[in-house]
Amino acid sequence: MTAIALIDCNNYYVSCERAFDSSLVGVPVIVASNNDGCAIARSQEAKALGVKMGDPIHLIRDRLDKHGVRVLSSNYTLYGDMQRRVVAAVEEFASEIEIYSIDESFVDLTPFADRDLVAHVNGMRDQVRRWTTIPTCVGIGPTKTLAKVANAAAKKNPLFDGVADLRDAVIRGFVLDRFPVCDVWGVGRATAAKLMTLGVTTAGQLRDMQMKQARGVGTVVLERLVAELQGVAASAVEVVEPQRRGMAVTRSFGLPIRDLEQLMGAVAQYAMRAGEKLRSHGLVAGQLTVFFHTNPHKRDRPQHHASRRVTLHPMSADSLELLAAARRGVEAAWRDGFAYTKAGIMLDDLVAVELRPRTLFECDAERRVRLMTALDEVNGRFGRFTAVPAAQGFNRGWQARADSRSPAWTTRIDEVPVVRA
DNA sequence: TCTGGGGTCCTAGGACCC
DNA sequence: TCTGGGGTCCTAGGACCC
Repeated sequence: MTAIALIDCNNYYVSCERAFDSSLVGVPVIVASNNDGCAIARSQEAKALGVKMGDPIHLIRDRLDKHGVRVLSSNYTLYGDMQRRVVAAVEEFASEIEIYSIDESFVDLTPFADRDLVAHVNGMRDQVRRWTTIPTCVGIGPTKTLAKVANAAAKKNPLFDGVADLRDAVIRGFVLDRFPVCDVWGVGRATAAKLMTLGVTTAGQLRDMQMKQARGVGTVVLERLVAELQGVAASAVEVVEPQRRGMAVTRSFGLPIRDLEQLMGAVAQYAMRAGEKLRSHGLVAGQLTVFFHTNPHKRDRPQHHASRRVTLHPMSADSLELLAAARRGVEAAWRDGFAYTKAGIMLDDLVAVELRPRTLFECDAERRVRLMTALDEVNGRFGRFTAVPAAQGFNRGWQARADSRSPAWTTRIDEVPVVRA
């Protein structure tokens, strides 16, 4: 019988922060999104205080202060490096791993299905704990969707003690009948509302829906989901990472921008970062979209959403070419008199650099590749933004805020924690 | 009054995920 | 004053073809 496990780190970003700062243990902690805008990770204590995922921090400031909630800026360098360590620990217990997100992996345990799987995954959880200090929960089921349900049950219901195994049909039925349909993986707001009008409120009811009806309510996506809830796999554990389709670098500004040159500065920085990201994946892009817009939350203020798409030919991963394309887009779309709060670069039509179509006019290409390599080496060694184009400007008031970011504990030699005897 | 029957490709937008 | 960033997949509809 197929056995798929989903291992998920508890309160992941907070757990990463706690690994290096014991003063965060046992107190309410939240990690803020970029620009210190929203709460995107909460400790159990913070959840108990009613802090919701995505709550704007400035709207709950009073409550945070009253209860002494620690608010940290996000530190993705740390979370990314910790993920690598978590995956390494999991790998000792299974070869087939699909890294689903920064804090979740699917693991195919079918080859071990004759063993006591609960004991097996508890060994895995212990290993992750020992190597990283991070607590996890595991759900086991015959399909990925059921493993997801199992994982949520393991987290919510203390009865499971961190591991829920839904391979047994009776236990599975018991859990599904009590599981809100809106919490099922793949059921969002819109679908949940439609299901509600049909009287479908639990995962058990969704499982029992007619396929035809499921397709009508949703699309093939919902149809597959029903099959998965019935125990029929519609999606396999994907060990190899699929070819990326798009890539983006977008940021909200620390302060609104009203001036074209300032916007160019921000866009220049994002274009440079986008190029770096492309090269690190060995890709080139065929399309670049640049956008910028005003604050959509302030409906009483004048709004402007601007976006321009530029074709890149030849296809490119050259930051300076991306920058030039982005500048053209911004110039074409710029309108005076607005307070812009966010901008971004999106890249599409991605192709591995060795598979890109050649053109007749690449005489300079070798030198440009060497220039980009040198740029990446300098910025890799001496820190991001060591070498930047003048277009990024010197007055960068728009740079996002991050008032309380933890050190790069594990990735910068001058920031590793020091233990004193 | 009558006005074919297929295809393909592309894009925009919706819905969803963490 | 202060509201994240980065992805995927699917469908409908238009443009175009024979």
